[in-house]
Amino acid sequence: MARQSIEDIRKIELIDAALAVIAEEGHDAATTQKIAARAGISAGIVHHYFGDKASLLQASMRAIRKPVVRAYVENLAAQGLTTTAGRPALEACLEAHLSPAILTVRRAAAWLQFTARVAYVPDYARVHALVRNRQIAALTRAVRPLVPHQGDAVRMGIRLAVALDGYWMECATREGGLTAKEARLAIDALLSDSVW
Amino acid sequence: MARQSIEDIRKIELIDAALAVIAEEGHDAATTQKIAARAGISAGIVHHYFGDKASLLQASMRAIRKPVVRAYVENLAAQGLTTTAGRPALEACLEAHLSPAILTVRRAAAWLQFTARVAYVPDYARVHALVRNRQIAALTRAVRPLVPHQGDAVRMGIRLAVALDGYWMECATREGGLTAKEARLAIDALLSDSVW
DNA sequence: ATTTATAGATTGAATGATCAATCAACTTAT
DNA sequence: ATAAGTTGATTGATCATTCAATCTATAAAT
Repeated sequence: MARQSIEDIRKIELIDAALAVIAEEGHDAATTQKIAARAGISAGIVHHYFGDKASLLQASMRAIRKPVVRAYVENLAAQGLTTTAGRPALEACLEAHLSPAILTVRRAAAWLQFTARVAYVPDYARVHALVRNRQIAALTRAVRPLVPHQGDAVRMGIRLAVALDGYWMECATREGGLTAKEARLAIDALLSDSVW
Repeated sequence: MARQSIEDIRKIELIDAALAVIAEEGHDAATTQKIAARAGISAGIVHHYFGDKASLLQASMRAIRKPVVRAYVENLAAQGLTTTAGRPALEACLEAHLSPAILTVRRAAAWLQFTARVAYVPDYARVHALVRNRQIAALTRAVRPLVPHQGDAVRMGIRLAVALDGYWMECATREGGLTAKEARLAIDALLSDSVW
């Protein structure tokens, strides 16, 4: 790992601070002043490294999903999987979205702040579309060998993605209202083959 | 129906305008100026009838769910139901949440704007908690005769509520991405008894 | 080793824009 | 004539962004 430049360090500090403020006080309350103060630096730094506030926020949105993708890859590796199709890969993907280490209130709350603005902020729409397409693709790929008809795979991929979204949102809105176990049970119900 | 006073008329006009602006441009962009202009009246009216902007917005949030409750009641009546327990009542409730007449992009988008702020705006949290509790209660009541164990009813009620939320959010975020039919299929999968 | 030069990093005050809320004046209806 | 309804300019607060000034670190030169 190459040594981090000051610029890289500051950017990461600002992104972390932005996500903390957004999760705790909401996107509306996340002023550059508050974010910079949270990072322990001056407000001017935001514009020195990111140009404007919007760039910092977009980078922050992107940062939220990195741990999910990383967990998916790690879960695959931990099971020694070389394929992303089939039930074990599906497990790896679901676990990457729902395990308590990943699905924290802070992460879910911050993600909800961004997704709620997708229809109005093109920057956010781009990130969201990218994330959504990859997520549905991964779920569809995993599910394909498990469904009797080809066309069902995409449908089930989308269905799972919507369910995962619902649980992320629930996690952001009602602290401690739902356990990861319950979420897994509900999703297993979706996968029940009695409906095909 | 008693004749509406000017006050009632203006309040409704302002609520409609607020929901239109919020759905089209987002909660952040919904200034009193824009809302009043949309309603075709002066900005000062907002404070004359609602006191402040926050009251108008809270009233608008409450207004979103009224058609859902009304549809539920109407659906029950249309089937001549006198009980809110059992499969037909469950149908009535699900249909009230997912029929194209109710689940419009505009309604879903506006609702998402408010729910995303529930953790930060106590006014919104109160409305949300009320709606959520009644929704889960209705679903639980309907589902109770259908599940083998008592404890499963509440769990399934919550599960259905989360799924409905997921589809409302999907409707707000991806225009035309999902049909009401698909949503119903996914929810029926949740109800499959193979998982109990 | 010390000094100097230079680029990068950082600060915080100033600017201009936006917005909610107020209110005095004006209009309409009864 | 009285009350209710309505307007829009004004006020004060908040915020993103800019920028001139200051500080720090590194490397070249003496």
